[in-house]
Amino acid sequence: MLRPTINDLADAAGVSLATVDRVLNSRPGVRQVTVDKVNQAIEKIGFVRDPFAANLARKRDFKVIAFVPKGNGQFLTEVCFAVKKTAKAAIADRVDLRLEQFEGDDPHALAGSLDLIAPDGVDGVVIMALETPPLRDAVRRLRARGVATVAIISDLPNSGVDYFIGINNLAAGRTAGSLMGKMLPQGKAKVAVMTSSLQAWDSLDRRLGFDQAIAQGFSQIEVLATIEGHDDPVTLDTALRRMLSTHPDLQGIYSMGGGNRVMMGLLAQMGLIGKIRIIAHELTETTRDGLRRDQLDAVITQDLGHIIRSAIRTLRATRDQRPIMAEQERIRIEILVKDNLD
Amino acid sequence: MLRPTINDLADAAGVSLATVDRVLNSRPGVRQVTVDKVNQAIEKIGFVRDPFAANLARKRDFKVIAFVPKGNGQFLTEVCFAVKKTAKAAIADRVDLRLEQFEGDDPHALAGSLDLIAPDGVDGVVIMALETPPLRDAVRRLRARGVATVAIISDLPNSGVDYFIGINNLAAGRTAGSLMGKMLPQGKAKVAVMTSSLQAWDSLDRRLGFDQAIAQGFSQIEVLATIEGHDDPVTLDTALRRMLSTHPDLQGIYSMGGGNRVMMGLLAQMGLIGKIRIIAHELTETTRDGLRRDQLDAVITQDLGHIIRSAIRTLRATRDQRPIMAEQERIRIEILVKDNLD
DNA sequence: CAAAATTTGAGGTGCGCACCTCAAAAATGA
DNA sequence: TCATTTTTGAGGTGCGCACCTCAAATTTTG
Repeated sequence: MLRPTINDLADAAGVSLATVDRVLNSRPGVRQVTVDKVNQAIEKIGFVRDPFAANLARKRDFKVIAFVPKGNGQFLTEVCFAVKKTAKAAIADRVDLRLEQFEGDDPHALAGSLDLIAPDGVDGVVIMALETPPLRDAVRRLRARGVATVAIISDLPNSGVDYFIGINNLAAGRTAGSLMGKMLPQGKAKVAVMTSSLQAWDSLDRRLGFDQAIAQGFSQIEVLATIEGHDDPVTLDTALRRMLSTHPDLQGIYSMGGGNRVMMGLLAQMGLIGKIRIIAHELTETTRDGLRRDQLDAVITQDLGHIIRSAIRTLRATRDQRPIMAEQERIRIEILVKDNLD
Repeated sequence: MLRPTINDLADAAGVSLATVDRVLNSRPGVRQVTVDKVNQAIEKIGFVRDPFAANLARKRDFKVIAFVPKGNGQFLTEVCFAVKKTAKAAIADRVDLRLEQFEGDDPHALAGSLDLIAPDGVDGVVIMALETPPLRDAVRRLRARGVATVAIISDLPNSGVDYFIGINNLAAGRTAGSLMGKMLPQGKAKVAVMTSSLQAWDSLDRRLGFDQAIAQGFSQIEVLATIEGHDDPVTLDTALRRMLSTHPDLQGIYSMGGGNRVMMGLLAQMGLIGKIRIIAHELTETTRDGLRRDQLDAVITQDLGHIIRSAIRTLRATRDQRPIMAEQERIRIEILVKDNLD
């Protein structure tokens, strides 16, 4: 008996097949004593339910909705692309993955959509969003209805999601920090930090981590105040120009969010490429080009395809009450240079 | 009809279920005309066989043997560990993964084992080995017998394996090279390169890539001849000492293979830690510690767990004649520093 | 043209599980 | 204690597919 089946389990537990089924699928009408008996038998004979057969019998596809904010940033575009691409491949695995975009500015938009989800139509949801009170409550209601939830990219720590799939942004900032430190010459140096907005995603964590790493290992480096571009090219351009004229001896830039195109354009125009070390975040068309053309020294990124696939596996495991393979689901903080791009 | 079944396929092709089955499982006794009819119908209705159901019905687990050379190097230990760990988790997916170690020095040992594999007992094999003529021929015979094969870590380009799962070592060397270049001060500098043996795995490619990157972007840096330790602590220690006394102005070391423990010990003893930039390969206990203690600046590595899982998925897809998800199976050249270790 | 060989069809079984129904048994309450 | 409720068992069906048997239809051969 290499792989015990539910029949073996029924025998071992001394109950009928129907009861085993009731316990395994947490159907009502079983005494606690009996539940325990079955669970003990599960341990004893090492029963693991066959997810293939279960899925086949369930005959319904595993349905997942991925919520991603609307927006025209390159990063969001990449996320949507990854979802769509994964969705296609997932069909073969009996997973029905749908992308749904919401108004990112309106804290109630996503919450409203979540409230509309019926537990008998959807098995799990993937959420990429910043935490707000309405969202937090909506997620809680959703989970109470028995829908599995995972947060991606940015955690929703107080919402009680089942899992968070993404990188630790404090560590990402530290990674950028020590990389920058190692790349700058030993003596005194100034480094600028920029992002679209400190509120955006986890810029705050990244900045914190960056400062930590610099302070711990490279205290001779001075890190300037964060420049916020607020997704407006003109604002960013102006701020960068002012910073560059105030600090003509700038040696490094850490770009935590968007605005890389504008920044790289400006530096190229001022003939500063190659003179300033630049570390950016997220692999997009712009940053990929930047690396290829030696305009960027390194890019810190996370594999979006991996994140989406991992989210789906995690939701499935949650619903099937199976253990998570932590190793496989860990999202790495990737360091990309020109040569390990693809 | 969201997902056509073999019944739908039979209807669409105008043949019986039995014939569809004969074609799908390439059983004999079907005229070419009929085979074509079925294949056309497959295209037409977009039939994809459900691998879950197929596996269930086949009732046999997917059996894979992973061949890894014997040896007491840390890297090999890590590979074996990854195989064993994956094997455990794979049981739930109806995969029976077994590790088999062979005498790495004897070119006929592995070939002999491969020749013993019967196609009706084993579905696929994973091979980590250096290519030799006897091995090449054995792999060809194996494939001719209908067993799917993938090479991992190091390619077997002339053996006709179905796939290679691993990193491009030329690119890995280049990655190390440009990283080293960026970390060294602008002026002239000397860098040493060490490995256990240039024959070993792909040290040659790595060295080539390293030189390429240095020549292209950092021509002021002088790369010294490769030091070979031949897996002997004393040999390595002696060679390193000689090199350090000949080049007291050494600024960097690129360690392509083993011997990191010896090297780091020596540098610590000579008080050179922090004065020489060191880039090593493969995440092991030693290199992990090295990063943590700031004795190593960066480690270039590949995710062994990912490689094994990927190899299995690829073998499965090959046997089931399904497409490979290139994105998911791509093995990244990872750059690890202290802060993105875990 | 008949006999032999080949190709096709019809139908069944079971993989491990989910889900359903109905009756029997056990526990609970009055 | 008997009536009521709760818990359990027995048995069946089907998911999509692999694999098997036997007979019928078709093609090939002499």
